[in-house]
Amino acid sequence: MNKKILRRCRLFAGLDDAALERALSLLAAREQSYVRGEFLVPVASPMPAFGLVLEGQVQVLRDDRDGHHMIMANVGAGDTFGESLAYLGRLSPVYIVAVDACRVMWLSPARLADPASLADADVAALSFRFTSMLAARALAMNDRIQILSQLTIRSKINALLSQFAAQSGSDSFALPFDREDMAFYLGTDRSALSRELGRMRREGLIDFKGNNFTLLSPDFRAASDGM
Amino acid sequence: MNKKILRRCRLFAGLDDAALERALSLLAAREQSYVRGEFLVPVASPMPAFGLVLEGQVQVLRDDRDGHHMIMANVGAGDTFGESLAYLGRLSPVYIVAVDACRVMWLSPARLADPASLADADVAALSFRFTSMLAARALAMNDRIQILSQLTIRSKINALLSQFAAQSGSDSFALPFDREDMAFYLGTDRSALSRELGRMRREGLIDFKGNNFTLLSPDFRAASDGM
DNA sequence: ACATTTGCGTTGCAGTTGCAACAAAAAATG
DNA sequence: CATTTTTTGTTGCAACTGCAACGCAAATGT
Repeated sequence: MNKKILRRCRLFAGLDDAALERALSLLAAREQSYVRGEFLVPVASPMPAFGLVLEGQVQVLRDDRDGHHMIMANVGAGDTFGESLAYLGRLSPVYIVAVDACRVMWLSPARLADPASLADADVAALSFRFTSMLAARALAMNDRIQILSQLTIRSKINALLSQFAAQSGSDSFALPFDREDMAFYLGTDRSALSRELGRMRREGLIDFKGNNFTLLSPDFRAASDGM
Repeated sequence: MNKKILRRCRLFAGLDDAALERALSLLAAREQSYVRGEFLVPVASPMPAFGLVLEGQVQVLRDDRDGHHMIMANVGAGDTFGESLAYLGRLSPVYIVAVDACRVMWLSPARLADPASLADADVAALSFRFTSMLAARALAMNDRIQILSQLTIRSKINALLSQFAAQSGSDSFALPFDREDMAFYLGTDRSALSRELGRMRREGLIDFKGNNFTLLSPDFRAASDGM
């Protein structure tokens, strides 16, 4: 049952059981459980390993100079955190907290970050997967930056929906967010988001029910044809 | 003179001349010049190589469904673009334009993305550098996301200045932006930024002249001590 | 079936901010 | 040094949006 979740992660996707075992051993995998509210990683601590959430959810948080703490990311089952820090051996500028009771697998990139050990074919294959994971994450962060850079809520919504439409190849699709997560992802207020979504629906630009969205506007189509 | 610029990039930093030559050959380096306004990469095209700007500046742009194009990034000398796309072999969702006349070195990650060739020690060493570059970029993007996620301009300014203060180890430092770039980086309007900077100066929170900023507030210190 | 929790939409309000247009200052050019 | 160009600050205005509070409906638990 663990394996199923592990394979949802790009790092392990498509590996057969034997290869998965080898990969886990190369990464010195070990599991650990946490109770709700527990700190997985305190701020300014070394990160010898990165985490893969097997169950539950963790939050990556960061504090400002003025004491406010802000959510950097929500990490759910099958998702990872801290790969870059662990790979570079940096101290963590963030701290990590269990939202629910959760189970995390810790994976050490030490072998991957040692050029000498890449001579081993297994390590090389895993390194390729790891780098691909980083690259994919960079692209995902790029998408998020594009959205967050928009100046108005409406533009943010448009940017988000455009991305999902492009990605799903259809003008109807489901978002993997509830409204609160969606507002957080857009960097805005939940109620303001609801208000703007309602406005856009009244204007006939979009339709939605729960997390199922449909792009309606003929403007949308015209503009994308033009490209 | 090229070498000096190349070594400003994490991928090549600290290499001696011989190693640099080997690295360039492994990456099938080739140079190309562009005139102002020229397209380096059109949208939806394959990216067999990523770019390292040797001279001038390029912009990474992206179009929304509604036809607005937005600046994703400004890339200056010594900086790279498209590594993730090239590594993953994805089609480019963005297009790239020369802001000035510029010279770009194209580098192909094909050897790095092939696990079999990692058996070669030179390739392995370069692969390590490449992955480190990706990881460092991910951290930088994280910083930017933290800033863009702030809900008010003042919080964005605080977040940005805090990061630079922490990074420079001092409360006085120079930003590498002019006001327009700074506003873009913060995802806000230039005039609104000027207004808020002025307000913060009047309140005695910060001081600045040009791009030289100083954090003044005793609040700042008190809050950071608290951590 | 009832009580409780959770998620989502609505609204009043005040402060913020995008926007456009202009003024002032600084830098570049000749 | 004078002139042009670029950068930065200022301001009025309208619209946006964060915020808090509330209502409603669906889901959950007992």
